[in-house]
Amino acid sequence: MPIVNADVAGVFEEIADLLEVQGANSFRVRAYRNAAHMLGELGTDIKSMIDRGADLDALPGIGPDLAGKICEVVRTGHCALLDELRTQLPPAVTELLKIPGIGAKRARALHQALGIRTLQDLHRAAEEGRLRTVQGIGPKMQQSILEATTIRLKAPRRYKLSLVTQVGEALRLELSGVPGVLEVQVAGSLRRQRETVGDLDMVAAVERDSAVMDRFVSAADGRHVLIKGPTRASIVLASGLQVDLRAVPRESFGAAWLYFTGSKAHNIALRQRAREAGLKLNEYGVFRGDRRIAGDTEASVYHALGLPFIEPELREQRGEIDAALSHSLPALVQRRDLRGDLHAHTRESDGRESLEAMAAAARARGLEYLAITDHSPRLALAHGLDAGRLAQQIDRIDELNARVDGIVLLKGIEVDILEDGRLDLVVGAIHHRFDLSRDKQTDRLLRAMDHPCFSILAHPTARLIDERPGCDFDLPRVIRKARERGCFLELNAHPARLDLNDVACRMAKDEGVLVSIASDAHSSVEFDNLRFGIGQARRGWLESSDVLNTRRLGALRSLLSGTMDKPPPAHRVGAAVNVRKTAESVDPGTPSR
DNA sequence: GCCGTTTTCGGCCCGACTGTTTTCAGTCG
Repeated sequence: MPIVNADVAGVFEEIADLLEVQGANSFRVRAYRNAAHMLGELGTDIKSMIDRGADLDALPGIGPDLAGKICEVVRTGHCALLDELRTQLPPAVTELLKIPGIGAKRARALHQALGIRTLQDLHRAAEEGRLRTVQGIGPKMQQSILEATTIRLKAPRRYKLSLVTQVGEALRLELSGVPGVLEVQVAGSLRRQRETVGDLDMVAAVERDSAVMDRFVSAADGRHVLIKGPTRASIVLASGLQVDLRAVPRESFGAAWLYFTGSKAHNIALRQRAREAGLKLNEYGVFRGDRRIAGDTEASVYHALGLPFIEPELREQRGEIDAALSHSLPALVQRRDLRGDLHAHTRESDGRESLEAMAAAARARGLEYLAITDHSPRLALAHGLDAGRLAQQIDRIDELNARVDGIVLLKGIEVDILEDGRLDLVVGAIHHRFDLSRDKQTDRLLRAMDHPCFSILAHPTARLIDERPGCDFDLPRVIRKARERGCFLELNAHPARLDLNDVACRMAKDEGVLVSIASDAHSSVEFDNLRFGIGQARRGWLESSDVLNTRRLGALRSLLSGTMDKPPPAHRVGAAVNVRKTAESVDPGTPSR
């Protein structure tokens, strides 16, 4: 397996954890964490940078030492420092750091005093009451560790955006009604629309003596209240999701909302900027000396720092502050920019509703067009359509288009990209053999995109968040291929997929490849998932003009037909006779005449 | 370990809460 950026980042994270437990210089630890974060965000493959002799020192936070370690990991798959650290401490102690209340010092104390090496060791020691023998751990701490390890050993560590969105909206509504509460908002990674959320952060603007904290902890059913003070509380819901609430005075709300939205890296950069200007930024405002000069709104904070407002999805320290300074921030795509959806299913394959119901639901959500893309026969599981059934569906779509106003249905199909690159037409997707080697997977996709009918690569990596890793392929090559062929990439808006992810979206944008934000709806309510696709697209800096389905129908048709004009390479013609027959019976470029 | 209109050393974001101390360390965000 070739080493990818995330592998090197993982090595650096583990080094940081182990160094921290050892009690190393905290700024040295931070250097490794910063480097890991930078690698995770980097849109360029680090191995290819090394291969072409690029200067790694030029990367932010990378000096001679870390540049050397990156090369070492990429070349050998190992890092001598990490190997050394692992002999000094059991590697699993890094797991202990994920338990609330346990940081580096306690992890070290637990290891030294009780020989605790793993989460299971910790859980057992807590059950047996042995933790209290460790200096600095009393009965409460022991109990909270017992509860945390119990949850940790069975509950998922991160939650899908859809679940946390629902919880956040419900709590927001609940707390907004409490007397003395002026405003409640969600913050943290949910607001930044990260694809998964570890815990839910909320911020409230309150008058003095508001009962907001009491109402908030009551949401935990009295079971798991981690902390509760006048301005801050943390609870654990039945789902295991931790929710943190901070309450601040009205005049500090913007600064607090900004602060608890993060990301941490963005906050640090803002604080550094404040310091350079002789100011101080904290969650209560921007201060010159003791005088507050901003903080009631987020915009006021940015303004005081000489910056325009930066959208939450951009706050990842991926160049947004430089872009703000040069007035080149993207005008991010919004849900209302979407005019249509280019990937949806009906009862004909594995969807749950009729053509009519899906059309009506799409129209009710303000969409002007909807591509019906049921599965092709290869996906027997999904009762895929053969040529005959597809022809019947096309007739029904024509009939419906003639009869119904307010929405136009486009005729498509979601075809399987076979292992050797054959496909039918329009929306191509991988549904099997996720485990091919990087070279074979890349070749498979490139050949599929050579097919004259190919329009959109659906859920490109085929990942399922927390369930199945994405296919390994050379994404930059696939994106360049899409540009050459005039094809498009999908950002599948299903919260379990969000595929392409944010970094990949930005790569597509940089290469000038349009992205289709599609619901992949299998029932009418799933059109509402488009919001999560929008969130991910905004994290990827996409503007309306970067998105395929913000186009009016006429413009969309020209773009789609553009994929049909290019002659396929000779070796692909006649690849599969049955497939070509299907292709002739559907015209994706002029779907409804 | 990185970085530099304070440039090769001395900084590196800052405040709240808890548990366990008996005045504060550790952790967290």
